[in-house]
Amino acid sequence: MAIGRPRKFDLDAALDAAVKVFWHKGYEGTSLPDLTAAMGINRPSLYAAFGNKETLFRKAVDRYIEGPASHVQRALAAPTAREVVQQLWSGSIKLITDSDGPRGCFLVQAALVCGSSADSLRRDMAVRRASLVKILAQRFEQAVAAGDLPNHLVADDLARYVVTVSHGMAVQAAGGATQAELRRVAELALQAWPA
Amino acid sequence: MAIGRPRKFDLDAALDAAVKVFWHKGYEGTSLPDLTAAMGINRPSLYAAFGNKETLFRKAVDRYIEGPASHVQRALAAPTAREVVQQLWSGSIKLITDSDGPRGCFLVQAALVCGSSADSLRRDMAVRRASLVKILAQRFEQAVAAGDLPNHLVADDLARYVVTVSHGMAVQAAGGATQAELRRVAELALQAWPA
DNA sequence: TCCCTAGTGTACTATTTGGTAAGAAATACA
DNA sequence: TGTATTTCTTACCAAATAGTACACTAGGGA
Repeated sequence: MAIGRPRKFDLDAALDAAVKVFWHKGYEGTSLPDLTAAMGINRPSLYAAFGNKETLFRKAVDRYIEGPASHVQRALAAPTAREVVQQLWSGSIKLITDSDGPRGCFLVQAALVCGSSADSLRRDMAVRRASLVKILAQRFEQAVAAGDLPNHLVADDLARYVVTVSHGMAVQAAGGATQAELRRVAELALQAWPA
Repeated sequence: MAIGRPRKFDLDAALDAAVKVFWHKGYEGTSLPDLTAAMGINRPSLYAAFGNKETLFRKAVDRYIEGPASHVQRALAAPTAREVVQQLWSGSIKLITDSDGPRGCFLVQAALVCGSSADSLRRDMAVRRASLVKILAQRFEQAVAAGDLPNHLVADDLARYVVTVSHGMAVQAAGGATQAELRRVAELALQAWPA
């Protein structure tokens, strides 16, 4: 088994705590005391377990995607493209307005802009956001092939629209928009759905 | 006239430079050396002319709204609600993808989240974003009264939808989306327009 | 029982942060 | 020319930042 003094804290629980802090305050707005306080560990333990602030952030991103934001993957499995989007939006709305977690979307707000020293992180987040567009576009192409969406439709454009609404709602949520308000936005946004 | 040693730099030009830095790196990502370098002045001059980092940021916000983002006010004057939105979106797309300025929207990205010390700034930005929803809703109510929009329509909801798309596009732009891509998004988003 | 290993806790470091004191310099006015 | 007033420049400060050295401690294996 494990040799040496056993770790006194739970890795996943600590990472979850870090996710929440970064999500709430952003990468640059989060200090190490913020992190250690929330994670319930001291600095050297943090460095031993997670590397440094940047690598901890990267692990937090992964955990966010696999945990709180896992509804995205589930939504992709919906039978029709329209249902994919409905599930994506309703899941996102729940996530970004949930009183258990910080308001807004981690991927949108944790490093949307930053000083030069964190620029690679910023680009990384942009790539991750862009990958949602890609994956949705693929799903829509499938749907076109299946006759579920009209032939003339450009999957890329529709995907970008869907993600744009999603991220726009995240900004709204970060600013205090309510779940009901966002549901009405989503309802309206769905009016643009191709016939 | 002015008594004492004359100021060696132009206030407005310096403020414009500060706007760009905050817009590009965000409030917390911007350091005083970043500012003084971009503004071409040294620190005490900055403090004498603009107060401190926070008040400089607030002045930068005002200047952004009156300058680069002045298309919003102009759009409101369009004859129909639909044209208001078209002008708003096309103007925003130009602004947030313009190669002259930083990508994205100052109001969205400069202080979307932050550490506790800048929280009042964060709230302020949220209020400013929300005021766009309000002002658009008023414009749409006018439009309903004028028969330009259907009676059953909830102006608040439509306004929030329009702003959501706008801010979503800003996030896209910050991540590198092109002007052409965003124009197609706007076109799609307009399909949701009430008949 | 006694090491060996890994984790914890305290205290430290170098650097960067926002902010300022104090004197030199440039102009208007008497 | 001299003085009052404002700005500029250099140098500094205290606090906060991310990151680490080192001694101590808790458990597993022989």
